[in-house]
Amino acid sequence: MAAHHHHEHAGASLAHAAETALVDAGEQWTDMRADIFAVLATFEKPASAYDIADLVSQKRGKRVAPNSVYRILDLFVATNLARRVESANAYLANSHPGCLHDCIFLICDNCGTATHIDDDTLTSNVRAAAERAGFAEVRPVIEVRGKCAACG
Amino acid sequence: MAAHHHHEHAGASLAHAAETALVDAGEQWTDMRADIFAVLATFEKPASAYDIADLVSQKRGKRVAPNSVYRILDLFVATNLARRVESANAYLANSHPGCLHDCIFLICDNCGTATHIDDDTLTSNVRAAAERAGFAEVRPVIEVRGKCAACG
DNA sequence: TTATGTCATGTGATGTTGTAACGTCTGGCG
DNA sequence: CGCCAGACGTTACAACATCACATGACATAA
Repeated sequence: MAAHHHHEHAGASLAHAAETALVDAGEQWTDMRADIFAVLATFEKPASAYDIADLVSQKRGKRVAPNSVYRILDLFVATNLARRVESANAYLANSHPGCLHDCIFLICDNCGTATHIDDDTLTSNVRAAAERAGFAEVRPVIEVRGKCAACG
Repeated sequence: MAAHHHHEHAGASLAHAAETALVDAGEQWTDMRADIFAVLATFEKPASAYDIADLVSQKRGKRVAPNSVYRILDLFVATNLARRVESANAYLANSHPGCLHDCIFLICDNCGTATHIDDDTLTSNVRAAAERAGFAEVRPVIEVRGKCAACG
């Protein structure tokens, strides 16, 4: 297994790392984006755009529409600040923005919490298999549904 | 790579294999189920429940509600006659029902067509990684988005 | 200072995907 | 026949996602 060093950020440190990554990508770190990232980062479970819209609305005392949230989530996904969990139609903050990986998500069918694994050997094997089949610009989606240790 | 023999069924042969598999699972092979399977099997791309509902409605000359289609698709997925493609919110017929696998789907972002790979070594590594993390009853979801050879 | 461009966000409508709740039909069986 | 169970129908609704266009905020050029 490839040895690989991350900072697993949390809290203010994570927000700061996100800001840095976004600015490095040539995008602005606005209040709205900061609020959405902050809300997203509080979730243990993948959060839907509507969940986020509700919480950000509360926080701001003003309705924030889901489509505004989607716009920003799309930006976050494109710049690797967040990930979309396809099997949950929902999003997770990336705990190490700026660090490019194919993540493997484990999502508990019972409690909904998600953890993630980085296993570059495994993911590069998946990439290689897809490329052997003639695919290019591949973007692996590797998720595992199941029952987590706590719900066992 | 594990050598492994399938019949890759098609057409009537596939429908027959599906019928056999469903009956073996203790379920009935009804007209509605046959129609839905037939329609699903004509698709190259993952088909949404609504796509299927439309086509089955035409075929029968009578509206079939998405609701009914979902029920049957869920049954098909449970009995391995079909697979859900999470990243497309859609379904594919399993071309070798009765044969249990963790499939890897390759879906072209451009033309939407899906192909599938069986690589038991790879999928069992994914399972193993999830189990090391304390997960049980795991169900891997391994899909790769990208650009297929034809669209290259 | 006004005009103009650009980017972020707001707003309302609409489209797509997925479920819940409950009713009806049919076939098997006492 | 009367009853039950499983398959399917029907209505309504919930959850997820996008489109089209308007507005606001800020920067720079005229």
